[in-house]
Amino acid sequence: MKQTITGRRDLAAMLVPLGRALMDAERPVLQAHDLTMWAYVVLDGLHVLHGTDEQPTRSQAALADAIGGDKTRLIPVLDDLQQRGLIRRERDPADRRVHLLSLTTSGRALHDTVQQQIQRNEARLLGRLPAREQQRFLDAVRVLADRPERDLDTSAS
Amino acid sequence: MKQTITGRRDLAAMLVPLGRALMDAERPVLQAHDLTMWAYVVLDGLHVLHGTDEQPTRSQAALADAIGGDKTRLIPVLDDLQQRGLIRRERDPADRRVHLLSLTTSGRALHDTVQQQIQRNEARLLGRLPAREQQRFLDAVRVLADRPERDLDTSAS
DNA sequence: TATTGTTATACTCTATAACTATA
DNA sequence: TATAGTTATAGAGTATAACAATA
Repeated sequence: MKQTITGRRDLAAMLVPLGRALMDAERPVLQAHDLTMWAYVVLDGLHVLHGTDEQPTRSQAALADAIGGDKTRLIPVLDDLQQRGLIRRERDPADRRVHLLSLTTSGRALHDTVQQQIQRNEARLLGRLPAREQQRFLDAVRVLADRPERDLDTSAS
Repeated sequence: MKQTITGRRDLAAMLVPLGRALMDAERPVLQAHDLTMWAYVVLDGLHVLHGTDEQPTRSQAALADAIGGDKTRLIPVLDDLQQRGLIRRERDPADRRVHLLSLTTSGRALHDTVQQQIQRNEARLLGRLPAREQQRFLDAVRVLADRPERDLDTSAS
């Protein structure tokens, strides 16, 4: 008798390749605007962090942590973005060790343009789901993607 | 006036870190069974490919393609798994160039054990969603993860 | 001549450690 | 002494190219 797959597939085994495909789809879009993946992640990170309030992001380390990157890897990225006038990076007068980071007007504009194209591609993929399922799916992803380590940490089990 | 986030976040920006967190959660489980990530991906790949029929997988290249890996990177992994008696790797009599791959009994047993632990962790994360949303979410992921390139390919847009 | 599997090599990305300047 | 930022170095992971065996 042939064996049937009884259980579900691993969530990781489905999500990781899906994420990789999404990144592959982003690459040509970013390249068209001379942005590396990390450069866009920085722009988007600042966009998200600025979305709720107007205060600049305190410290590069905080940004690195927020976007899941490494503070040392970030530096050449920030150098490039600053030189191109896409971000502001100025010393905090209150603590001259830290750099305050924020998007410039053109930085925000570039981000929005790129994001529109990216999300247009993503929308095509999401089109596989019935319209009302799409929003439900996005909501679920938002819930699961919010600090997943909190529920995945195995050190306590 | 404060700016509010109008649109949604990028799907990639949520799924990629989520996938990374899922992999991080797998690592200690795999390590406890002396498996690398790619070793488990191979075991799982063979499990999935064997799930529907009993025929061994034809060629390592086909497996590499199925699991999204590189055929050259796979070889030391297959060497190890074969040496530990977890997979069978025999030349096809019909075409002595290709290797037929299949799980041994102990290979399948190890896979199932590891997968149970992995999915138990994943279930804890999925527990954030109401019970009936969980299945819906998994169904959506399955739909989206199936050859996503088909809808994400930007070369035609 | 083309294809499978293999090996060797080069490259990219990532992580670690050491240094400076401010506190 | 501790922290933010920076730089340099080492390591892991990945991709590319060349080779032997078989078709």
